[in-house]
Amino acid sequence: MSWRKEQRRAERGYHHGNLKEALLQAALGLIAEKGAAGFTFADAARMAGVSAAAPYRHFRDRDELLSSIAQRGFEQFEARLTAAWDDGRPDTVTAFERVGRAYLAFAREEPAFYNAMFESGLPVDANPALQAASERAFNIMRAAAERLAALAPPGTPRPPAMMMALHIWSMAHGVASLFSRGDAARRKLPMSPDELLEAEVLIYLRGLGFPTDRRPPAKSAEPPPVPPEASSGSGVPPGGPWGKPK
Amino acid sequence: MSWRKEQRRAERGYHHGNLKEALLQAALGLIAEKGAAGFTFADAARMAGVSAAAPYRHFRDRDELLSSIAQRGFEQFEARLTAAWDDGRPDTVTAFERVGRAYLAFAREEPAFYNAMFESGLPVDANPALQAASERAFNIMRAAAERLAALAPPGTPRPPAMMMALHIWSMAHGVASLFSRGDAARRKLPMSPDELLEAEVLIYLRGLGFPTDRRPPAKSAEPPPVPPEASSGSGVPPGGPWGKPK
DNA sequence: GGCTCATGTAAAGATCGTTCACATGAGCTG
DNA sequence: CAGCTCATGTGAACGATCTTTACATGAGCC
Repeated sequence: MSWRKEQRRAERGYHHGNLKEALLQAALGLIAEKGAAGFTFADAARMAGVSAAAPYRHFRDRDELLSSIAQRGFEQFEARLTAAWDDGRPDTVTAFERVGRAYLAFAREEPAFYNAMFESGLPVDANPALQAASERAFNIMRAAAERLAALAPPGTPRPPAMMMALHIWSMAHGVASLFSRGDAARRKLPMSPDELLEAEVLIYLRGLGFPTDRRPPAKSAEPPPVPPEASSGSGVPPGGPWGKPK
Repeated sequence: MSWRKEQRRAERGYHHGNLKEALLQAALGLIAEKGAAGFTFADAARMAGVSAAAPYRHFRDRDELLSSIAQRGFEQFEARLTAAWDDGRPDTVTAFERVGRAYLAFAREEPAFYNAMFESGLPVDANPALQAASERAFNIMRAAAERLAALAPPGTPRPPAMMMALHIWSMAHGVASLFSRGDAARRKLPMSPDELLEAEVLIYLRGLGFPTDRRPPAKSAEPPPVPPEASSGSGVPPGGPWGKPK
């Protein structure tokens, strides 16, 4: 029992040297395994090889550790959304859908972060830095929606960009939360969460009057840098977005 | 300290008489206050005026109590969705939107149930009865989507009802989870969650080609029982669903 | 060498989930 | 009505966790 801790200590000396970072990593792993609710402060300490009291030198309490993780999550989230948006290249609609897929990919690939960010029950306004990070991430979607709204087909009222951003966010979060998580709420779906979200967004955009009649994953020759947007009318495209997406 | 418990006991005798129900109610209140994660078995027992061990006579463990609450929640949820759907009266689209509003209303008015059902992290397949209740509730939305899909305007491919139901569910859950809960994740919104969801669903339905150009709350003279559905083409209606909804 | 202060430890109190032996009394049986 | 039975509740106890407090260690600096 005890030799274990002694050995650990022998390996690294009395001072850990990088405990804060080690705790964050340990907590991340634990959350990924057992969810934000099941993660314990003591476990993180044990995993880092220090006593249960050591974490208190770096975090006021368990919630502050969680909040730190959520903040990091929002930062990575923002980075991924920014990359996916790629400033609207090659065309706004394509980039917009890529943002949606990036949202889902993040939820799937970083379940620990996503859990801490959206499902841990910690109040967003607990930490000002957390709130700021969250807002920065949302602003990516907001900016994308802004660009998209500016392209509204002539003759139709221009949809508020803020509303569009909130709609897309709610779709992505809904799909991620209900269908795209590890073990919970896994129902038998007729299609993958990605396909589900993609179809949902496409139908939504069509409802706003945007032309969305693109070929499947559009991996073929991309249209020239000058986007061919605001072109076709608002007629219903021949094929639906759901018709055997793969 | 002790006289308090003695008095409690004097009031109700050694046997509580209705402890199971009392525990469920107590837990419901605690979850509403502090979330499913913050609720403790011991607290529920204390609130019911019994010892910490008493609950084990009625629930195998804390998770089973939570699961019981979730199951009840799904049953009430199903009842409300059924009432809102009202078998598609007076017309399918109107009834469909009413279901969406009922979803949000449930999330808002029964945060404890909603929390236990969707945000407590308990596996859906933990309890067969729970899973069944959950599926019955979803089947309401599925049936509604089925009816709606059958009305797809001629000339357009008929959308899969299952997919529509999943889309609507994800929208409602996304809006409820992100914007419509008590203290968490409350951002400054340009419109109420209800309006947000209503607009979202309307745009989505329009994207599917359904005519959605109805007057505001449509409380005026309803069209005759024979719904005028599958009438207008898929042209974009003059007003958007977001234009000053109230 | 010696001081200081951030960092880590051990011990302790409080709460919680859970189990166990035991107490109580409601309802059936005769 | 006496007595038995069994569901229901109690109190004590165990181990785990969160958190605080007093103390130990040693890295960096004079």
